[in-house]
Amino acid sequence: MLGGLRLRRARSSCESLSTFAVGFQPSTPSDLPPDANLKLLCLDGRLSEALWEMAVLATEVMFRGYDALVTECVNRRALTEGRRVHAHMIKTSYRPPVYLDTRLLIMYDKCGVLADAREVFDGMPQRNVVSWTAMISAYSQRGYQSEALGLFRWMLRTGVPPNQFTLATVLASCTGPQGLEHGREVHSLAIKNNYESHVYVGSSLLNMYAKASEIQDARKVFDMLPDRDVVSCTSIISGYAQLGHDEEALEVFQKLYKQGMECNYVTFVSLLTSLAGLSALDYGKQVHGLVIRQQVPFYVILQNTLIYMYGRCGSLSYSRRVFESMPERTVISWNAMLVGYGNHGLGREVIALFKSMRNVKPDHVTYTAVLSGCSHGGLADEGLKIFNSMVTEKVMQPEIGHYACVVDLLGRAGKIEKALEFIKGMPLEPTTAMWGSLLGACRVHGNISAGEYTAQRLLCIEPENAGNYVILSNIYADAGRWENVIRVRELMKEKTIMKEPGRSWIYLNKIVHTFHSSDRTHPQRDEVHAKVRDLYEKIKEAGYAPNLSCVLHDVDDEQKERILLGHSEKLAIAFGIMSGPQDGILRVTKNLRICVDCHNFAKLVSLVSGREISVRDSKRFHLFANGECSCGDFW
DNA sequence: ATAGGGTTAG
Repeated sequence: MLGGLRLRRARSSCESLSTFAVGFQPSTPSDLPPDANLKLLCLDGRLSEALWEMAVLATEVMFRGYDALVTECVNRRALTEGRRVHAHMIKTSYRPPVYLDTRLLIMYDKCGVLADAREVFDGMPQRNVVSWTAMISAYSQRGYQSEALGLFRWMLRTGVPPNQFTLATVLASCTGPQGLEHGREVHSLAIKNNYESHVYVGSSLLNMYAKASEIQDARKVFDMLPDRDVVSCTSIISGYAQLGHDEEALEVFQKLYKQGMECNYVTFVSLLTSLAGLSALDYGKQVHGLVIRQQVPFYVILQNTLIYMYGRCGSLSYSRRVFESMPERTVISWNAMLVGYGNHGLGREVIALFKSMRNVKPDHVTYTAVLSGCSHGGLADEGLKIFNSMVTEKVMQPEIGHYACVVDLLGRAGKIEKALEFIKGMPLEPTTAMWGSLLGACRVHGNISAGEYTAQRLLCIEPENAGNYVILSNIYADAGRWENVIRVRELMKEKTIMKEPGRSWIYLNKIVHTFHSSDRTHPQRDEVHAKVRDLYEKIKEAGYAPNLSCVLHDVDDEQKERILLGHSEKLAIAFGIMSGPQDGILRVTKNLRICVDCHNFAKLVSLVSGREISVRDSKRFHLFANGECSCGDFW
């Protein structure tokens, strides 16, 4: 009978009388606990009515009733309501069991108030492994790694053994400088507790190792997993991808795919990132086809990655097609498209697209993309105007990358002194990227004194980068200062140069052919070297002369010429020409920046062979046609 | 009740 009374009281507060108390069975009301109706209201999603009921019931709300209330608050992320439930417990002197305290902690965490979650945690008379794990997870997911690790240690000290949830959670906080150390400790703990081969723990472990660049350890964990699922398979692929081990990422994907691995959009995102790095257009298209055939839902992130992949593979029309097909775009979609145009030197397209941005707010990446796009596209004045508008229209505070773009823009326009002044007036420390682009500008504009100053600055910060010495050597050689060329070479010898070896590659029928400088490993090396010689003779007639200042070895000119002709991009280009089908663009990818001599070589080869040659170097695309390059000789 | 993988620039 009390139940009936309560029902009537609650009803008076309710607007829609006819729909009230769905599912309430009035048969034997006295058998039901007093908060039965409260539970039903929660299950029915009628939270405000349930809260009213809670207030009316006062001290008669029991464990199940509170549980239902808190659960509904968690589901809805309803903080205000959650606080009322918590306050009600305190007011009615209800002493929640561990379970309910933990639920409250989770409620505050999911509602985004970490401090309140922690307050609940600290006030708990007892804690179990779930309470500890929930609290660790709360810190971990917000990036408070040391707090998460500290709690984990505290938990171990109190004698609560971690379970698979705890281990998977805490491993996500094992990143950063000492992450590996902590991660290894957690790993041995996982082994001790027999959780090493658990799927979740395993993928967390391998991610921890991948983030610490210990990819072999990650692979070991992966290989030992008895049951693999999408996430663990994707983790190893993305581990390789994020460390730039793109070949391995593709290789392991191919192997797992043959074994029937399940793929979802995260898998494809990781894989496509690696294919972008490899410039593997054919594979990229194939994976795109797989995405469509598998009817993977068209998540924005996946489409953004497709835009990026096509851009990096030199196929802007495909990028644009994906971009146009998107029902919704984020700022990243626009940025990926802008970056693609910019890397191809299409400044006009960059500006047009930038001006047509709708429904999104440009961010700092947008401005970096636009400014560097202007620079690569030869639109120095437009770029400077856009930078100034950032400041005057208070769009955002320019960051170091934006300043670097301005240095590049000024340098391109030949305003070297202004660029130097700009660097001096900056509120930030100049970076190697800035000095590097300025040095390039000094070369293009033949400014020796500024070049010397810039090189001095650059070589102080980055003495191990051989490319910097080469450009300085180019500057001196262009001015006929041979004694300085020799000095640069000696300067370079003093420092031990840890140069990343030059490497170029080209795809033919989905087979990647990689060439290293003076390659002696490719099966057709003799033919390839002969083809370079052959091209060399042909382009000499068109005015090519080897630029010996690109070689900083202490050898005679004949030997220098041999070294120059052995540069990996020349080998790749020659291989592409000799292997044709003779149509379409020849696409070469290089891991470093292309040198002046190879740039000249490619221009003239495009002229005498009548083929279009695209070279993606570490900075941008160069499209060579009829003896000209899309970069306008500035890069 | 508590858990693992993903996008743009440099």
